[in-house]
Amino acid sequence: MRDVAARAQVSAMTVSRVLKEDERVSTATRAKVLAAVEELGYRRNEVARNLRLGRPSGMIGLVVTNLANPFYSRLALGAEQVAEEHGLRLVLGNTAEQVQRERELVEDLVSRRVDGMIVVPAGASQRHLAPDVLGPTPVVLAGRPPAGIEADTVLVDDFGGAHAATARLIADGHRSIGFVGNPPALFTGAERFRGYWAAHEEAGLTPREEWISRGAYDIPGAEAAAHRLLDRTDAPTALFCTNNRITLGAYRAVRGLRSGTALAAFDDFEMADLLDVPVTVVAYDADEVGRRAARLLLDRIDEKSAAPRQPPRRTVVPTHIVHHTGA
Amino acid sequence: MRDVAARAQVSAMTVSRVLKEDERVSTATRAKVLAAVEELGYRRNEVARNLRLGRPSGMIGLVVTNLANPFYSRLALGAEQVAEEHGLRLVLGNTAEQVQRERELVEDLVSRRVDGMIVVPAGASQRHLAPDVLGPTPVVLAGRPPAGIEADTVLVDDFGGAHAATARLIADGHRSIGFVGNPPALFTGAERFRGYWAAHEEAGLTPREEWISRGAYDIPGAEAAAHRLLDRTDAPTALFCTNNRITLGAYRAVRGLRSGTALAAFDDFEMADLLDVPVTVVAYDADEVGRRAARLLLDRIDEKSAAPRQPPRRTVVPTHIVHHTGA
DNA sequence: CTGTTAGCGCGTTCAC
DNA sequence: GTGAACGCGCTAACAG
Repeated sequence: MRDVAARAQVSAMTVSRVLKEDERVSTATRAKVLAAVEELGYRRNEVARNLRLGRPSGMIGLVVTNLANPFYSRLALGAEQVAEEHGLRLVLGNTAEQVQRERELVEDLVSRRVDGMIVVPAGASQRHLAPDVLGPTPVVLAGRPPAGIEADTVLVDDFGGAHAATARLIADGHRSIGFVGNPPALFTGAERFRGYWAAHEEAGLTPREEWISRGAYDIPGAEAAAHRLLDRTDAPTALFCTNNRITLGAYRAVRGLRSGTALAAFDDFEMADLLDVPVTVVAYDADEVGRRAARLLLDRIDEKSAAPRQPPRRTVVPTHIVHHTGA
Repeated sequence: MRDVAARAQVSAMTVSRVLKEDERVSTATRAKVLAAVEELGYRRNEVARNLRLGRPSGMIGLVVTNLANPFYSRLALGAEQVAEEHGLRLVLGNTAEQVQRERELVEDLVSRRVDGMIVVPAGASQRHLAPDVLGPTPVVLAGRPPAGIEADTVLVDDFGGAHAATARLIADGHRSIGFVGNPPALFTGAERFRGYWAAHEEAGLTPREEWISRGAYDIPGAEAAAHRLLDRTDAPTALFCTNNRITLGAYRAVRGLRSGTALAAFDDFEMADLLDVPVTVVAYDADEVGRRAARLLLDRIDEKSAAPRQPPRRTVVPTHIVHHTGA
């Protein structure tokens, strides 16, 4: 900036004014300054600017558990979109489901003075995200609810979606519906199990324990789990799968049998309509999760300092059922 | 920091030293300072720190065209991984293939003093990324080669992959192989077409113009394009598809016909082995593209100022063929 | 071992 | 309209 000032034969202050589009600069001076800026390829240092203005960095942090999962990359896309509209940049961190990584990332983001952050929490507790330990940086949780703290949250309607999909299977005449899910420790898994169960109860049914498998966390695991359910003499006639990975595994098992076992599945996927068994998927807008999280965060950022801290807000992104009859 | 200093009854400098883990501080003072830090929940401001140290922000920019595409989210994941290992954070921007957005993002990232950036270029020229306009911020291109500038680049072996997949079809006895691709303006599309063509030439074949479609850019478009090829009386017995979206569309067309038309396709996808036609996919490690890009960038960052600017480097991520016989 | 001075790049405040 | 002084939060260089 000094160089520009020297070249334009003005003070640094005048350069600052021109770049800030301050009116009180003569047209002639402005032209001189802009010429110098051009010639030197000068760019104002936004970091120093924010420091001087006492502002945070103009960035929002996004901490996800697994960017390779389309759900989270869509979430990131949605958040980026809203952030962009407000002139904010997104700083990305991937925790690989490790709480320790999450802790470090969050610390680092605060030290970098992000305006706020969106976190998909990896662990059982989010105490380290509490205002009294984190300071004034606003936090919004996405995908999983807060535990041990209060915080704005965006969730997917896990219960409702699982309920509707299961109900659909029941309506289609299925009376023995297996459950292939990830470990119940995961919130989404637990909620989706609740939905599966509730749909049964409402129909006066009780799922048999032998039809329930809750240990799989990848495709081969899910395939094996589905096989164990389907190999029984009283095998279920349909399977409810709690996420896209589980579904792919279960489909492999179902397909091998050619038994026509129906599937219901959380998470839509592109080839769902091309499978050779009936598939009912629970679809939802993952981008919207990111957009809503970003909006909640922006609200908090604007609200800052004002008012006696609003109570935490929670929003649930709806799901809808898509039914494919199977080819 | 002043508050901490006051509370610990030392100077700010001492606090700075303790936090920097400078040895020359008495154990007693250190303890006092750390206690004060703890009590106040103080966190050093990394932004001010970097400013004072004359360093960039400790972040690297990543500008992609479409984060919803798994290729780019995997790329981001790979880059994040390497950045993380070096204590750098990733700042993300999505251009939605708009050059204007890319320009703005790049400008902004430079103003934020990123250490460097990885860009998946959206437009036909990357003049705006040239060192003389961007300044000293290092740039690495990913997925598409530089045009109008010199720059380090990471590419996928588009030509080789397309060549190998097509050759495989030919080896399997196919003599009429259709081409369903995106517009040739895209580098990847052009390269993959070259591979398709070269494999034919080497086998003494020449693809018929009527078997070549190069306009599709989404799934329905690809399905329609494939239908047009397959509805001919001299329909090809196999189709080469230039990317995952195209493949999904083409499969829909192929499947409807039950003609047993074989597919070869760039980009692997999870259900490739479950389709009811033979599918040959060109698979590659998208994470690796991001990792290599990050490494190239880190090299440039380290090299900075030293030496008389090394020549641009280029690396090509290999592909491999996976063949599925069709169920 | 610890404190003081000075300044990273910028903008507010108050002069001229 | 324009400039000088001062400070955002931090630390290198030099004192002591």
